[in-house]
Amino acid sequence: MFYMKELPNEEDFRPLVPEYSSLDTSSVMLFYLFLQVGSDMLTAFETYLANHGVSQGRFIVLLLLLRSQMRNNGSGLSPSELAGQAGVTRATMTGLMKGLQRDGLIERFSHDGDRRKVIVRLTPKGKESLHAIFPDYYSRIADLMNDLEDDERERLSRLLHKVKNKMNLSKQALASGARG
Amino acid sequence: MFYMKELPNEEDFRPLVPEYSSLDTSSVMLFYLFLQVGSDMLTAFETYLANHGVSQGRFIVLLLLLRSQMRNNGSGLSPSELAGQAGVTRATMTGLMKGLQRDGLIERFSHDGDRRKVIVRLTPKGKESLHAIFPDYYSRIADLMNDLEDDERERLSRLLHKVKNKMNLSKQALASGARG
DNA sequence: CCCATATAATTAGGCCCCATAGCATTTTGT
DNA sequence: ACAAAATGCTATGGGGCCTAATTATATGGG
Repeated sequence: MFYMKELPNEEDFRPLVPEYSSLDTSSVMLFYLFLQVGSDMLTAFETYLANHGVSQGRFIVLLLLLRSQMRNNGSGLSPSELAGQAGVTRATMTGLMKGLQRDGLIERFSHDGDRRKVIVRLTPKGKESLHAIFPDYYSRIADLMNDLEDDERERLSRLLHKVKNKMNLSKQALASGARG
Repeated sequence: MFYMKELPNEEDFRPLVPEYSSLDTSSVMLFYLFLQVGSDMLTAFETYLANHGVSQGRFIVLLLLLRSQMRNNGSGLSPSELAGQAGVTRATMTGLMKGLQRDGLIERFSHDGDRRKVIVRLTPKGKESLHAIFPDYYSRIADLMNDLEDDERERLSRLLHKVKNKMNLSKQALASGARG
């Protein structure tokens, strides 16, 4: 998690500006501000979820399962699909599921047609967990965004999409670079 | 790290809306979009830093030390201060410093007046590490924000501050709640 | 001066998330 | 039939983070 309680200010960058031609102070300050707000949000909700007995990672798995269930009537998802949708490796997903199954929130069934495959589904307890979390969870999110008028939300959303697109374009460039 | 490759769309929320009075679809979608962009950014830069041999956590420690050094002429910081500024416990900071010292990026000296205290400083190698990272690092950030005009940056910054303030206000409310 | 208390740093032990590599099983495509 | 691909899993290890306990030192009141 990114954290730096006191973000650098313009003065902190001033001595660096002559040294680094690539340094655009306003970009960096915006970047840091963004990361800080995002981290704070993430941390706050992580803590909140932890109080309900689930981690962010597990919560996302539960959300994905619920969504799949609502979209196509409880057919369930395979670990492989879950890993893909959650952006983690299959091995990581195995670990997440292990915990979720131990806690009785998901079940694993073997696929009829393909014996390599496993089908993962929410248990009633898993569903209840989510429904226990949701009311308060949604209310906190609504509260957080409450200060933003409709047009501000619109604008923020557009700006976020702009950054997102930019990042998708230069994703490989971003992550690579530097001698490994 | 938050991750959900395909964010929920309006339709995914539709069946939930009648069930949860607190659910404000536009808030939640904005919230998720924000977290996704933030996570992607964080992950990309984490990968980038990893290619340079430092983790996010360590990088922040190095930044804090550099800043302190530039602000008041190399007096250094104590582990306690570092932990406070980085938002982690002292124990966690000890672990981070252990790695940094092993790699020769920082040094620990004992405080003259108070023998409980330790003073942490960047080594020349630590400083070099940062200076090796900076040019490319700043250039990537500048590139990322390049699509945003000056007025867009202004607006984004204002919106981010708005969310940040809101969060600071309701921080305790946010993180708490739920039977622990 | 002495002791209780506070503070600083560390260690020990543990949890979660995550990755890579390797493996067994099963399917698929030629 | 057989090589290649896919699936899920285990083993191993790293990073980050925490709490609790330990050690050393400082401080302030009695």
